[in-house]
Amino acid sequence: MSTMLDVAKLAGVSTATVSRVINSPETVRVETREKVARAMKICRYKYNALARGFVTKKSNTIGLIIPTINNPVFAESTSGVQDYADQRNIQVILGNTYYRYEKEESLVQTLREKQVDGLLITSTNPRSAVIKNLIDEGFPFVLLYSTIKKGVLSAVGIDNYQGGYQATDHLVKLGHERIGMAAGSFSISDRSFQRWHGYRQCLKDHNIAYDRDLLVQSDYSLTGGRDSVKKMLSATNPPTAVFCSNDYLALGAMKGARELGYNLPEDLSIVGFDDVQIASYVIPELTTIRQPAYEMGKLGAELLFQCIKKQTKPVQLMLESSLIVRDSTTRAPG
Amino acid sequence: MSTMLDVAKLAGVSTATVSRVINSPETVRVETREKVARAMKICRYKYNALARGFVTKKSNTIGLIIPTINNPVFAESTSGVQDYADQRNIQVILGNTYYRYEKEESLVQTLREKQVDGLLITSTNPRSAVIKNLIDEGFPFVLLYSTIKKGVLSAVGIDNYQGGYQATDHLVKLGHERIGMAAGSFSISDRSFQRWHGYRQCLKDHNIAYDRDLLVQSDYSLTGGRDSVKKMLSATNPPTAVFCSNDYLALGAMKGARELGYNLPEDLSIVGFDDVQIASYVIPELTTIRQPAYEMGKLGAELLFQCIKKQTKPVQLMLESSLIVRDSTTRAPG
DNA sequence: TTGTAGGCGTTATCAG
DNA sequence: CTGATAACGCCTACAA
Repeated sequence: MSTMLDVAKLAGVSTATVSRVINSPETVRVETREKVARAMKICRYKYNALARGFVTKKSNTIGLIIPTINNPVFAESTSGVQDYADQRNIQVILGNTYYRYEKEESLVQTLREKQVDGLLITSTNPRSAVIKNLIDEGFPFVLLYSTIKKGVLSAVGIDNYQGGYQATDHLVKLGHERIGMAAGSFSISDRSFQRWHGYRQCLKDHNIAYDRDLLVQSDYSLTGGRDSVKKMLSATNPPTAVFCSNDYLALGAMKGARELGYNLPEDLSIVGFDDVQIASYVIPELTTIRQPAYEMGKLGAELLFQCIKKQTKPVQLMLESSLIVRDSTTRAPG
Repeated sequence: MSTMLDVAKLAGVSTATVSRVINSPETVRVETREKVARAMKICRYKYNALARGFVTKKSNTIGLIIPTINNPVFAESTSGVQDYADQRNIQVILGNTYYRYEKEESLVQTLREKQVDGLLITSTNPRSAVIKNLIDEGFPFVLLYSTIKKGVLSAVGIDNYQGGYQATDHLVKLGHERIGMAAGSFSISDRSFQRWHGYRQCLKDHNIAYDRDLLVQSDYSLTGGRDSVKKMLSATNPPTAVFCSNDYLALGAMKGARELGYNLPEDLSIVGFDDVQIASYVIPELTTIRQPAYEMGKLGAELLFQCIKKQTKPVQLMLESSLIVRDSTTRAPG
């Protein structure tokens, strides 16, 4: 593998000049520029971005930490950050935590050792030690799908409480009074916890007694949704509607209900959260709370670059979420 | 940010020793080891993996190039890759080509400049210049979702021709004679092309005339599938069944058919390709050709590491694909 | 078991 | 506009 030195020798110039034709061609005479270009061709010269990063202390790489790329909503935000990074010629290293805190911890460390310029994190817990530590050390990062509304860190998210409230309110207005919630475990997702708060408050505001048996927590998976709903439905006095804390769970819930012989939506109304692409491709089309995942990724990335350049104070961006009414919810039976 | 030198000074040892406690602790006396550990704590020392990569010429990073992370099948193989890489303490940089060749080209270049140790590529065209070039220069890489069966490169894939044949055969056996194909554009996917070959051969083997109007190519998207099927269905003499070259298209096709008032599966049988997770969560559950995406990613990564260590000759691994019959296909009407 | 010293490929500073 | 040259942080013979 040839280096700048090889090119320089061959072109009869110094390495400094070669470096210049690469980084600021306009500062070198056209003639020499071409001479160097020719030499590079001959040497089959390949630029070494690692060496560059080593001296400039900028790797032009950012780390993206998410729970799992298999949830389409994270795939969407991921492409948002990739697209933004791409247009700035930045690469992104992707890491899955699978909702495990230790993994989040180790990923942060590894990525920092790799000298990423910044971190985009969808954290299981925004108040954890990893995050605190990042703040203390002034390392550039921004939280995605954040539940944080103020403080000394940058984040972008939506109002999860409100989303939960909206979803539940929709169900209440349809006449439902037994409303279950299939939630992602609160221990692995603060978002889920916030949504539950909204759900609960809405129930309260409508004088509907809260029944703790109607809350089932599970891991955030299709099977988790299926099992949760089955559990609820097999209890005495089952719900007529269920709010799922994401679409992924909701899709699973649909399957679970059907396996128990329920007709959808007549026998059970279901509302999800996220509005992933396929939500409107299933039958019945899923009523859900839309959150702008792609934009969140894009915006988060943009914010991160501002952090890296230290040209911004900490801000918490709250994006709009909205209820999308489709066919999976209907009036309460009877 | 403190360096090894700071630590060394503080501990009263040389940088070599510090380096040793990091990379081969067993070669240094317990006492000094602890002394160094303490010093690292005090300095809040952070290891610089970039500098290390610079000297060892190993970045412990690989590049993963896929069409788009938004297709769940690629998300699955991606997590296969990540999981394997993770257990070897390797990071993966992810890049989307969006099925564009130029993007594939530029990604390969950028990632090589970043000194990735190897590349995992889901190529739009395995016979293109980028790939040839990689071979010529002996750069370690392996193709994922490969259609290549022999040659001087490593790859893992399935027999797409056979998959296409199987899918079509299933439809024929159900009595269908007007069988359409909603394909991903051949220009962006050799896989789609192979599947079409299988489809066509199967038709031929059963003496069913090939009707070119029944082939509709589109980009690989939900809307692509929807539009394709609508186009077919609105023609004179529409098909009674359609083979979609992936599940993503199939999901879109379901929606398209319904929008035209078709009942599924009575009025139209649909078979997909991939068997993504949600395929069995939609109604009717999707009949499809299963390909082991997660395993493919994992295996591809494993193969890549062997390539990197140069402890393997080029091999093309062909994984099993199989027809999964579910509810989206039924006997031809009439 | 530990230290010395050279080198990895590039950029940046300062002259010229 | 171009050239010398000193970093950058770490690894690795080689020596002690």
